[in-house]
This record gives sequence, C-alpha cells and structure tokens, in this order.
Amino acid sequence: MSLKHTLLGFLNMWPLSGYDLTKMFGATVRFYWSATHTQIYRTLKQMLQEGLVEQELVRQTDYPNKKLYHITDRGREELLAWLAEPADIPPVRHRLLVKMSLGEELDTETIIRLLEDYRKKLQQRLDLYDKRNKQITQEYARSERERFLWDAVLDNGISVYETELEWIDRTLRGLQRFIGRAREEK
Amino acid sequence: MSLKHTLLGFLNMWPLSGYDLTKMFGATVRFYWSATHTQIYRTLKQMLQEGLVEQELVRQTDYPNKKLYHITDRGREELLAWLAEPADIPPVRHRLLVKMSLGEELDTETIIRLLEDYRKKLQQRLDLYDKRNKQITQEYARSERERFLWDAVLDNGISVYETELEWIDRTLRGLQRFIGRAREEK
DNA sequence: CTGCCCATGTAAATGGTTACATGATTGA
DNA sequence: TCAATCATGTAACCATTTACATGGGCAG
Repeated sequence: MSLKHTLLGFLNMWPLSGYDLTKMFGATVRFYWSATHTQIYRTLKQMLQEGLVEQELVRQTDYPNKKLYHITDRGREELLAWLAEPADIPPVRHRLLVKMSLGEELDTETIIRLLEDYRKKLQQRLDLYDKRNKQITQEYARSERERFLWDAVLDNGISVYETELEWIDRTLRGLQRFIGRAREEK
Repeated sequence: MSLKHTLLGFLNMWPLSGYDLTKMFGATVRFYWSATHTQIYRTLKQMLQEGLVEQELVRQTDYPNKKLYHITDRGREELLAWLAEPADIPPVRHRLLVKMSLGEELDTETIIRLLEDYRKKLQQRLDLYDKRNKQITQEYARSERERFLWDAVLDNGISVYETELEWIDRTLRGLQRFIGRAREEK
C-alpha cells in the first residue's frame, strides 16, 4: 500500500495530525494519490501498531484536542526502502473507456454527451492544477531540486489531462460523421 | 462498480464463461479495466443472484465442464442505464509520482533509476498496444462506428502513455543538472 | 515427465467508499 | 441563526490482491 508511505513521507517533514493529513489530501496530494479521512485515521492506527509512528496528545483550549503523529526510526527506514523500489504503471480503471468500448449500444448523440461531460471535468481539473502550480511549489520547497521535483509531478498531471482533452476533441470530430445515422443495422 | 457492467457488456454480445471473460481481461479489456479471475467469478455469482445473468451448464468430455452466462432482460436494462450515465475522471493513484514528490530523501541517481525503470515499463506497454491495435479492432468490430470507437479507446491509451514517455525524458533532462551534487544541504 | 491450457473455485488479507456520529467556536 | 472550520472517530459495505487448491488432457 502506498497510502502508508505517503503518510510517512509527510510525517518525515513535520509531525502532523490525521486532520492535517486529510486536508493535505484534499489540496495538493490528490494530484497523485487520493484518500479520505476514514482511511487516513485507520492507516495511522495501523502504523502506530507497527511502530512506524508515535502519538503525541496535544491538549487545546479553543479547539478540540488533537493527536500529533511523529515518525520513528523504523518508520524512516521503511520509507526509504520503499522509495527506492521501482514503481509500476498504475492499473487502468477508466469508466469512460469502458463505456466507449461498449458504445454500440448507444446513440452517437449519447456518446457525444458522455465525451462533452468528461471534457468539462477535465477542464475543471486542469484549472485546479494551474492555480496551485506556481504558488505552492515555489513557496514551500526546501531546495531547488525539490522545487524541480514538485513541478515535475504537476507537469505530469497537466500533460496527461491535456492529452486527454486533445483526444476528446479528436474523437468528437471523428464522431461527427456518424451523427444522424441510426444505431447501426444489426 | 464497473466490473459488473463491463461483464454485462461482453455477455451482451455472446454468452461466455468466467474463464473466457478472464482471458479477455488478460488481453484486450485490460486497456481500460483490470480484473483477476477471482474477482470475475465472484462478480458473476453476485450478478446471478441479482438476476442480471443466467447460468447454463455445458458438459464437455475432453475438457472440464463450464458455465456459460447469458445476459437477461434485467441485465440489458441495467447495462443501458449505466452506459448513458456520465463518467468521472478516474482517481489518481500514481506510485511513481508519490516517490517523486518525496524525492528529497533520495539521491538524484536513485530518482533517475526510478524514472528509467518506469520508462522501460511504458515502452513495453506501448508495444503491447500497437501489436493488437490494427488486428483486433479491424477484425471483430460489427460496424464502422464500433471500429471507430475501439480505435478511439486504444488511441487514448497510446496517447497518454506517449505523453508520459515524453514527460519522463523531459524530467530526466532537467535532472541532469543535479547529478553529482550531494543530497541538498539541510 | 514437465509444463501449459482448460476450468473452476475458496480464504484471507488489504484497500477504499459512504454514511453515521459528536460537539465547540467563529464569521457572515 | 446558519454554515463552516476544527478534530476525532466507528460501522458497514464494497472492491481488489495474493495465495491456496484441484485435476484431466495434450504437446514437446
């Protein structure tokens, strides 16, 4: 599992609470990994049992108390070992492509609607990436090399989504010639 | 879940066994959805209970008996309703990007190794896509439009992986200037 | 006689989503 | 007074992976 290692990676910079980590997954981290608070709390609990992190209870008066997690030496070891291992291509689970490949069951108009809807979502995603882009990577990076790496990560997302946008447009253009024709003769 | 609907999609063409479906997921279907035989058998069982498919036992002498699954009217209904629903952008779970974003913990040389390994895997994946490309889509498509849709699905995969290849090369070039430098001063 | 193809499955663990649940403080 | 933010979590379910398990036929 990578969620464990992603969490270790962040705890390796500063101690953080489950809530802090959840917020990070809502903001920047989701560019390469997604997780909900449920999952984060559960994973932190496991990691505590495995001795990868330690818990510090922080009492607060104006806000609810919180639990800060600190990475341990075991945790750092685990993190470094995992980081150096090669990574596989992520498994593909692309609902739109499933629908396209079964598209003989749909009108051309419906297929176009699916593509246009997906196009809108891609556009929204790209807007999100662009906005954060310059700010976060420039401000918080601890070195020139880290800034470069963070930019590269964003670059990956942007390039892939832009490629999909172009693919959508290409596919929409190609579909034009099927408009109006009935749902193919059997 | 889309596995259910993917299976319905194929059973909508011809009756198939769990084994047949597993083979398809090992060959073409994995271009947009991945699944193991464990999952396929279990999902078929559920679908049977939900009345989306029916089972036909086929006795064979030279080979083990098999169970052919036929789609029902309920199944066809479910499939069509699902197909017309808009699809979301798949959640991102990209291990290489996690590693890159935590890359401050690694030597530049190790990061380069990770990228080069990923590059090789991308190349292999692309070879796979290209080989099947012309054959399958041309031979089995039941209409010009279906052929177009299948090509579009492959086109999506190829474009995205080629984009990642270019991204890798760009990133490798950019990393050159960090080679040799120690793992940044704290 | 070794290993692959046919064909089915179960068990156990891990991973992920959705809904439920609480309760104080702060700002519009 | 309404909604959002802070901060924690549980319960139930759904999805996925890995390993275990069986056993005949066929080709090299």
